[in-house]
Amino acid sequence: MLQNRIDDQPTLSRQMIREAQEILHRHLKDVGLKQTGQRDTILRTFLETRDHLSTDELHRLVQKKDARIGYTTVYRTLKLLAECGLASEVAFHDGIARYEHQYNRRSHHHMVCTECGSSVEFFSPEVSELEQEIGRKYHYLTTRHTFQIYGVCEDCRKKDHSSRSA
Amino acid sequence: MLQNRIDDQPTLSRQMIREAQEILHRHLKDVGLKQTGQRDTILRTFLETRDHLSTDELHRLVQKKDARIGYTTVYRTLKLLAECGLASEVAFHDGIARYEHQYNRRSHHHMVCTECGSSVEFFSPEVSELEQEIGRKYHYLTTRHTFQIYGVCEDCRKKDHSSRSA
DNA sequence: GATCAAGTTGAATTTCATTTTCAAGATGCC
DNA sequence: GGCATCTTGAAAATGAAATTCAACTTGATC
Repeated sequence: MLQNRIDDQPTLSRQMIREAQEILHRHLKDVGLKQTGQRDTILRTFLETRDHLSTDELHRLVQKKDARIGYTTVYRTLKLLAECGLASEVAFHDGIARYEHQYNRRSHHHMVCTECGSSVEFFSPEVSELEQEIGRKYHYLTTRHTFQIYGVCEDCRKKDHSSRSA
Repeated sequence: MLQNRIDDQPTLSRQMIREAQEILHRHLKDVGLKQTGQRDTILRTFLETRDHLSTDELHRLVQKKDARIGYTTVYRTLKLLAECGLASEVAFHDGIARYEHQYNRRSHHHMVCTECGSSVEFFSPEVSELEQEIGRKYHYLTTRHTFQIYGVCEDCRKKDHSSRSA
């Protein structure tokens, strides 16, 4: 299940990883929590991947680095990362919560293939303008929006045709 | 939890209810299922409300008309209504699936208050155009999209201020 | 660098909406 | 009316998310 990401940076530099870690450590201090090796490992693993990860998928990746880190810790750390703005939840309407990097990324949206689950990201500043406009009109103080497009990707359409003729 | 709907029709006429019922009956016949009193009662109850209903909420309303109709039947009938285009699922990302009328309604979107859960509908044809445009660009055959705005409504902002000063 | 209150961890459990099961009861084609 | 097929709804199963709790770290303080 490919989930293409359009990156501003092709790879995350050491510098960015260090900065992200500092953001997490600062957040932990601010809310009176403690730094731990597990949390750092989970953050680093999260930053190293380019996909939209479910808790389960990230847990599997984390286990390759340290098999003693449990699902629960990954689950809780993802919540922490979302709290301090390093990650954000994306819902692709398949009943599974996914997270993606948020640090230093441009605002973007997703188009998801309903056959294979792959997704592409796209940029569309008009949508943020709409958020502002609609919020003003109905006197809402808007905080965020979701915009997702669903359809069938080129690959799946080709597959469908060939299986239909078989 | 108010969920305002912007209607093309202020109330659903008898005529519309009959038409909706015919659509359901036709669909049942098409897929080899049977007409039942329960299904008709559930459809009518659904059409009579103007909100975005969860299965549980609709079940409660249905029970007022016929206490013997169970949750499972409401659940299954909502799926049927969605199948034949009379209802569609809307996800407000609070973990509960909701349904709204689809028959004879203009395409619209929702803005949801994250404090009280109320919602307003708005129209924004630009969004459908974006769906087409992005689909072309990345070679997806698009089928649908979701667009939701989250924020805090005027009422809740007032409440927050007054409770803060208390 | 020892102490210890406070936070962390992860296996197991709980929760909760959703979905499925199954036996008893309708439905509708003949 | 007969009978295969579908429907019904209580109960059970499912599965992702959230919580519990006892053993284990962490880090502020001395």
